[in-house]
Amino acid sequence: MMEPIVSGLVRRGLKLSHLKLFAALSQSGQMSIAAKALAISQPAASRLAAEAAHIAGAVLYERTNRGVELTPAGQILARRARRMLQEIDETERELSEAGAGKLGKVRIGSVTGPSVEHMLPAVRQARLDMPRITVNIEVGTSDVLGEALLQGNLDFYLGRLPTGQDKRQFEASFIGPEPISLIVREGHPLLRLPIQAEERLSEFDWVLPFEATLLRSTVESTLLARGISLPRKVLNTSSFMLTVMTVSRTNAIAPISTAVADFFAENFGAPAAIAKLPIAFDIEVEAYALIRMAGRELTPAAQAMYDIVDAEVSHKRPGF
DNA sequence: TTTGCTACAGGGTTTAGGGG
DNA sequence: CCCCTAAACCCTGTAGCAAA
Repeated sequence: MMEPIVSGLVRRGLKLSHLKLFAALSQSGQMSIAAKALAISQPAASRLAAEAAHIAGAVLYERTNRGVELTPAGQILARRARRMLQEIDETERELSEAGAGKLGKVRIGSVTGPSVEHMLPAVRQARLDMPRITVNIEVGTSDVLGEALLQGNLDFYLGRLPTGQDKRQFEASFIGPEPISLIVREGHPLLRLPIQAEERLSEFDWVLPFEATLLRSTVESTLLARGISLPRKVLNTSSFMLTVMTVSRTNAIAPISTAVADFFAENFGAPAAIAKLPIAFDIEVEAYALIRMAGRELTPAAQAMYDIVDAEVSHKRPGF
């Protein structure tokens, strides 16, 4: 047995028509005029008024020589009725906003680099365009994000297609490769050497993500292709925070997204703790994409957010 | 499971009548 | 005379139920 969702007046039969009538009565003070406002006959209005009084268990109005006069109780009902009717009208507005994607909750994912480069500007834009949308951003690896998308826990994400999943389930709109920079602490010994001193890179500690991650394998294959031996001493971590802290406190080298590296190296005019290490070659991780489920319709809010992100990344697309 | 009948509730109108 | 209430009536949708 379900709990009744209402009690009191509504449970006893107070209806929208009663509210409308009293809202109208408080303006006109005349049953016939109120009836006209409700587009019903005058006796119908009279009956509604009597019903409401019976339901309320109070005298709500009194007849006068020129119409009816609301009692204090009747005025209370009328005042609250106007408010409730306003609420209902606002509901319509909110519904139409929701339909246009201006309201709701959007859950998006992103891998680290693009989250700084694209997601932050996109979210800032969304806050201006659609202030009533709630945005959740999950940052993780493409495999984790892809799984979350499959589970329906994300609306879409910025990253790469997850490995080990049927790629036809996804709809990917490719953006471009993700450039990687090497970061070191400010004052690092390598910063005083010419950028060709590549053979010395492997003398230092490195902070790297775990084996089998795309960044790790990309960095390693790039170094090898360049004829640089792989670093001997490696701290493996998936923690971005630990990576940055280690680099800032030791002579370790770490590869991170260039967008993020620029953010740290600029430091808004303040003395930076971290510097980009100039190197004579490029490191680029395989192209990332805006990824959604193929054939799954986005909610209006998610679609609106998707469009904003899509516009934000569009200038990075090949051929732009 | 569908169809057809009946009864009834809800929300309205029309008509008649009463009070200041 | 104006405005309200009461009573009778109408229309529509649907629950309940038996028959096909």
